[in-house]
Amino acid sequence: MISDLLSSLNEQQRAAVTAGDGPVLVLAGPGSGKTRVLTHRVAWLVSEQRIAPWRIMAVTFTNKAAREMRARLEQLLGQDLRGLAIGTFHAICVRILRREAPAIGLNPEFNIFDETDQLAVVKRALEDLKLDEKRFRPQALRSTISKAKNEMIAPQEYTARTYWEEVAGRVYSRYQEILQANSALDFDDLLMQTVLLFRQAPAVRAEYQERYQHILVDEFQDTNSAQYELVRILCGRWRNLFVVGDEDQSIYRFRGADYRNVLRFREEFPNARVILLERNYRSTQIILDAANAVIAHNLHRTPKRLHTDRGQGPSITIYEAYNESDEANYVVEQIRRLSESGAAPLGGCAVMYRTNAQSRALEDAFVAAGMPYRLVGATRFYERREIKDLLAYLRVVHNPNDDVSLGRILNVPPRGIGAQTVNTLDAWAGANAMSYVTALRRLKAGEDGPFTNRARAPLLRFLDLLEGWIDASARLTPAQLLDRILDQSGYTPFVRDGSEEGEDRWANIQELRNVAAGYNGLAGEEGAGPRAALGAFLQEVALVADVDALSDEADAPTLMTLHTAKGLEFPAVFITGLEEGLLPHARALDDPDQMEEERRLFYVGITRAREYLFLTHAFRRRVFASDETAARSRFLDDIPNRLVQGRGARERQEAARAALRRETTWTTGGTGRAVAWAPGQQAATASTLAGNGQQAAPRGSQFAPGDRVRHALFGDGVVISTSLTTDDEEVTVNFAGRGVKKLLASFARLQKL
DNA sequence: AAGTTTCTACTTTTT
DNA sequence: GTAGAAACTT
Repeated sequence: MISDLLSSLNEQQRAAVTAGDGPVLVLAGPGSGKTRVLTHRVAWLVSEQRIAPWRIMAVTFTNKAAREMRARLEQLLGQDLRGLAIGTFHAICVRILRREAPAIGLNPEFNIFDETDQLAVVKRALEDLKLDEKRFRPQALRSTISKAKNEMIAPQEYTARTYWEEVAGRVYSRYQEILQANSALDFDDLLMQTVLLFRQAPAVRAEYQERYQHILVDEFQDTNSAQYELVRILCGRWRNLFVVGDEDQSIYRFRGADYRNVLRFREEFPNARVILLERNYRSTQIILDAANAVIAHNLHRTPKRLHTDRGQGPSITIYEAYNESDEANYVVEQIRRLSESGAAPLGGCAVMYRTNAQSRALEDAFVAAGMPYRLVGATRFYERREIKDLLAYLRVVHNPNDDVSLGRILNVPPRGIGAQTVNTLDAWAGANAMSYVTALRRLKAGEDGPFTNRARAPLLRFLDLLEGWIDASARLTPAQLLDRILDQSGYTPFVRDGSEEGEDRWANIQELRNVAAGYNGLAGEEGAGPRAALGAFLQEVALVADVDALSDEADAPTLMTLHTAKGLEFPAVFITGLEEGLLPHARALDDPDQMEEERRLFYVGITRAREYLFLTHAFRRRVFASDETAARSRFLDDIPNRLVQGRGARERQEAARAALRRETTWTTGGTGRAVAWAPGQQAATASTLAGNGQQAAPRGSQFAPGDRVRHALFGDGVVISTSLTTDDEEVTVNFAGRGVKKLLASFARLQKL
């Protein structure tokens, strides 16, 4: 059966899948089937090499990818893959740390702190050290600390070269102490502490090294130092490290990723087998040519040439909008045309942008047009206030030492524990080196503490509630526990205040409850019982990515950032906001390295497209309150004219002339508002504004009423009527059994019979 | 202590 | 133009 599977692979893919023992580096261009290679490699190891699933570790970039790989493997092998370690670096590390926590003096029921929690800890550290938040911005400190951890630099190893860094070092130390006192780890700790565990506990290290006979890592170009170190240690016994990556798709430098880990791998494993996958199965030649032309500008890369035998395909469309709402309307309009012409289903269209803030104008346009859409990211579900509040309740129950979570909910909903009381509690707990909950318990045991009589009662009432929940957590499932908390804390009436927004928040809470209901602690290999279920639920929730929740079912266009688009593919892709300052982002303009990363980001976006690629930019754009004009992105100039609709010299001349003729009466297509447009301004791009977005020069009619035509999706039909628009031909066709459809000649690719 | 109004920083990207 | 913090009132 496995030979059948191998027969579906090309030569390079098969070489990678069946590579023998030892280190292997697969350099895989976009769309070259690297996920397939990874999956088949595991399948091959299990079925042909007789490697037990539990001796294999596969690291993916998202939880979704992990789920899909496991499902695919079970399908391929038809066998139980229990024990096979598949997951993100973070998820795998959590599992290891929960099990081995005692070896490094860690509470196994540690909580995981997200960015908001980290910020709260930084602020407390600043307060403890009597430092000014204005001079030492918590956000900047947080990112400095994170960067240090990604590079495996402990607080005591942190060396400062400036005064600011000297302060940052002290904040880092205090920050780490606070985490420890809270029995909490932040995202970066998950990686760093696992490496430290392996460094400090040789017996534990040896056990894991012995167990994992094969280690596979996807998206290797986006690993950071800590992750690199982790796999380097883990493969120490067997040296069977199989990594797949593409330096051109490295887009996570800001979180410590370094594509040079690919080079480092080649140096440290000089005997590694290197396999190149250059054949692309996804995109048309035109799209690949554009991608190649864009990425060729980057200096720090190994040149490679993607190729396909999928044919030329339709030209790329570049559209200059007047402003962001015109851009959004254009996108919606084009998606409608694509779907009505049968060129791409709604669900096959994706709209991508550099920053989440750009989604708003797009959403407005989709709503106004009555077109459904799926939004990935933006205000993330788990960052909503009501969700964070309730998770804080659960986290305190899971780990009562978590002062950050406790502080969050102490007076939410308001229960008479005001700022003054919280300050007093904090000072008292701090002075005695105890957690808040310990302080409250001492209060209950009869100690007076520094509190006024009036403050004591609400504190004790709160502690009673909390103790009740901790007690209940031994018996109730996470969902039942959540219900009890909602009921007893008064949170339900607190959110459901009668406002529409309140009902939205309540709906979010119901959604959270649904997720919690998936964790009942019954079977599960990871240890049964309600407490374990609570831990599993909180861990899952802490590590989810937005794409993880992206379902493939709904037939609606997807809106997302270029970053979240990595690893996905769509028949039709729109990349919006191609403007200097946005893509490339303003923060990259004066840094060549960051500029290269922006270019890679654009490259990733382009290569998501299978067939249709639309690149848009706006002449004006609202950035926070003010309206600013934006120059078209330099990246657009990298795309050869021959790949772009209507960007040949002749067409440009003609279109410019057409635009000039139209100048006096011209209004924007999208906004409906009349727009003053200086003659001659942006003459070269004015062509894109003429007509409703298509920019090819007018041609003659290709079809006439009565023509019999064939369409890939709708079958055979007869042309009823045809009309020329400024840039295209709209053909109305009656299809046998499918009814009358309006199609655009340029998209529908009708075949005359 | 809680509710209301005013101010301010905010936009890179995310496990 | 908005969300969260700070300032101010009840």
